[in-house]
Amino acid sequence: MTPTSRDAKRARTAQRILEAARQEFAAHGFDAATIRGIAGAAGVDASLVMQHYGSKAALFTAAAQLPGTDREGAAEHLLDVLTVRLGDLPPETSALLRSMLTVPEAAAAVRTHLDERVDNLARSLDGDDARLRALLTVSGILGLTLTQHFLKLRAFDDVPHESLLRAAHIWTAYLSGTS
Amino acid sequence: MTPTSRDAKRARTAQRILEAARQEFAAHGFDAATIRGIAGAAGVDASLVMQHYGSKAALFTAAAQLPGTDREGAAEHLLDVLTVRLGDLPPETSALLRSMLTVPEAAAAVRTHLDERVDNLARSLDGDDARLRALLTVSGILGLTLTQHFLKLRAFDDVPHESLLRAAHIWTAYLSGTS
DNA sequence: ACGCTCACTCTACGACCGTTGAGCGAGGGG
DNA sequence: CCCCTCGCTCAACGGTCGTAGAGTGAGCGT
Repeated sequence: MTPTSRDAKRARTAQRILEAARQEFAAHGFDAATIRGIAGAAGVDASLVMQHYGSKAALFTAAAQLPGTDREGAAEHLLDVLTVRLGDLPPETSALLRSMLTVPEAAAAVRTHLDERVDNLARSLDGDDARLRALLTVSGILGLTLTQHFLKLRAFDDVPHESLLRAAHIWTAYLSGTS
Repeated sequence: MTPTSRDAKRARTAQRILEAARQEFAAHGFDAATIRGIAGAAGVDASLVMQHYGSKAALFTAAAQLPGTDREGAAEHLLDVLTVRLGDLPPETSALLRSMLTVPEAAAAVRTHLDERVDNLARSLDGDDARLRALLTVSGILGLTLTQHFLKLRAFDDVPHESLLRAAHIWTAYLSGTS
């Protein structure tokens, strides 16, 4: 092995475990995913996972996270999010979203994230119903994400991505206009 | 006891179990809900639940279901759904929705239901992008349902129900107009 | 070259799960 | 009035989970 120290090897193992955890949590959710399964996918023993991360909950916290909310450029950022989401979801996002209906801490994390998103978006809009339109937009994006990546509605097979993007533009136009 | 036969008593117990199952499945999801917990809430022993419904999966199938899709009146029906959803969700709906991200059969049931809804709505609309608008609408309603009843976004405290209803009207206007 | 550190594995514990079969006791049919 | 049906409970099994602690072997410092 290259002259890397033992610490580096341990750190690389920790990274492999974390990656396996993301995949398992993303695929099965927090409850259904098992420490043994994660350890097996990472090619190590189950108790090593505990020595690295302390508990299953702590491992989940380290593995599942939402993409950081950019501070500004709300309206255009929505387009980016929607555009990006047309591809695959990163496993750490998938892991958190998949558990948000069954694990209270995951629900709290998503709730906090979306609350912040609504606030940021509403702040960059005009009109007294800005908050309402921001709420409609954020929950709409969540709905699209879930119906596409988790429920896999048939309609996504028929509708080309280009049409979805065009719809997103129309949406932002509705967003910017006063009610 | 009134001169009801033993069969009637058994049927009433089955109903109590089913109701308790709906509550538990709605509150915790399929995996986290336990037969013992359901039996306890119904005031009976756990094995009686098995004698009545055969298995946990069968009990879930009997307890969790989506409201039937009305055959016609798609656009106005959406308004009704949204209006109704401003109140509480029935436990059988909550049970299915809460497990749709972690239990494959629940996901399949919701997927089939929403596919059908998209088809019905698209059929009652004009324009070649009718299917796209139907998809946007159905996933938007799902997003609103989840953000309100499961994630409980803060924005729902600030936005009065009346404003949400008005937004729903605007939405249907967008729905009916060609892109 | 030796010994010690430490990343990693092995084994096991206690809890809880879904599920099963035997037993019990009330209450209606003959 | 007796007996038998049957709704219900009790006790237990096999399995899987998260987690803990002892043991082991390879590799670095001296």
